[in-house]
Amino acid sequence: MTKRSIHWFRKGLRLHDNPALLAACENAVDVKPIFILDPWFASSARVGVNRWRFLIQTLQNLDQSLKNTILGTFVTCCKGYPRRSFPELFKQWETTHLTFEFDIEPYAKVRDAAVKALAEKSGVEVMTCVSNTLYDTDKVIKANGGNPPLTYQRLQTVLSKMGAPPKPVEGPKEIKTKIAANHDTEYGVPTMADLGKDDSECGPLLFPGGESEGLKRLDTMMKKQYYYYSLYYLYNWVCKFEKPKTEPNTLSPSTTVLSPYLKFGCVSARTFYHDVQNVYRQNKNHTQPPTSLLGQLFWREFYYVIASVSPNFDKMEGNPICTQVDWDDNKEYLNAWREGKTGYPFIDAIMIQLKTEGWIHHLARHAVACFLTRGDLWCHWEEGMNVFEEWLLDADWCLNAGNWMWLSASAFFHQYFRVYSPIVFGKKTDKDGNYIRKYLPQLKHFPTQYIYEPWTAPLKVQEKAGCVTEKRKTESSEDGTPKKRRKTEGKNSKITDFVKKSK
DNA sequence: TCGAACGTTGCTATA
DNA sequence: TTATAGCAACGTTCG
Repeated sequence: MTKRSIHWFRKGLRLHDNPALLAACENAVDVKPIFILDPWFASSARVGVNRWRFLIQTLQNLDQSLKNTILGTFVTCCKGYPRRSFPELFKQWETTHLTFEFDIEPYAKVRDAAVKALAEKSGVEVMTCVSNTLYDTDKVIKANGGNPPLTYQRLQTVLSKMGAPPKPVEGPKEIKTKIAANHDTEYGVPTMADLGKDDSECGPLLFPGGESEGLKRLDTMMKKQYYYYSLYYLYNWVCKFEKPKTEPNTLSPSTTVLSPYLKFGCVSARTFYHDVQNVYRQNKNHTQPPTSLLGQLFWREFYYVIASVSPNFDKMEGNPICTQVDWDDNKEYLNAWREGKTGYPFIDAIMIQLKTEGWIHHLARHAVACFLTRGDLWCHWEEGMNVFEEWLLDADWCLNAGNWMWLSASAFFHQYFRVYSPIVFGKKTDKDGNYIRKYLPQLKHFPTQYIYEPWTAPLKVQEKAGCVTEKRKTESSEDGTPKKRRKTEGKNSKITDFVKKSK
């Protein structure tokens, strides 16, 4: 039998560690690597211009890697709903095999099941591989007795029983394909303009998309060294990494910024994992999960495993792991937060960085998420999640929802009285407010003494600094105590109520 | 079955 | 300077 394959790229936009792509290539006379611009994503307002740019660059890079280096083929980009596109493609290309990476997202599950059924109807053999996560999430759940581990420690226990995640596989050596004459015009990688997006709305290009950029960044981070306490001892930065000790408000990132590359699968989590292990082997002493760099990959795994089986994971209602809270519906507060106009310079600077650059430090995410929800504004975490989904380069469905539940103390984290102060928290790592001065240039000349609380400066000082503050858009408790108390009952009492009623 | 322990990264007051 | 209690809308795990 003559094997003619389609490898369907969705996430996993890479050649390295892509087992489904390898499977497509094996003994095939023709392989079509395709990416489908799904209108479900394209029509969604929740992809900001910066992430569109990242995706386009990633596709261009993939196209180039396939075209110019070893493989002599193209990424074919199609527009349309996958379930409508595939039957025609199967016929046109006389396809016998379809391969793609396994995905746990609800939309993907439905989409993939539909495509699988279509393929089988057309006599096309389907093969999927797990390569987005370190482990097969179903196997993790099985190893935990059929339920997802709801605490990090529990996950660690389960993973330690499972051993190391699989080693990454090599990229394909050769892809055979026949290129259609109309390839570039009909099936080439689209530009921003093709998608109706305005390049000029993008922020500065700090993190270009693509596998090449991702692997380069990974390599740089793995080799990063620094002098620790002394000019004589060089340490591997990776071995000393402790997340809580990295700073949210430095002028250049204090962490790896590999997250956008993991989100799109430009860099394989398994490649990342085994690279870190290689660095660890060179140094006896290194930090440990959950705060270590490897620990961060386990956090990703944590949310993927739980999200893979939790109903309504990205919503409060109908979500059995989420505490039901009577959040306010305050559009004014939400808008002020979104647009960086709360009146708290630390909060506003973070939101401006997010909007313009598409990446903010993990602890900066904590500060603004806590502020929007349980800390101060009492807005719904889903609203914050939606804003992050639009603006973050690394917006990853389950990580985003999971972290918003965490920060709003709706799931996983419950010590509601641990509230980040919009004034004090930033001061600890940026006493002079240089981060604020960068993202809020209107405060550039404000005296350091008042920069975290400009409304406390005497009017004369404000005038001299060239910025007179308005009344704050939002009010805050400011002292690290939650502003409000929950009106509704916790998850368990809710369930008890339900049981009582049904009896 | 139930209670104790404790949970990736808060803040303030007090000793 | 550093350690600790207290906050008092908590929930999961484990013995």
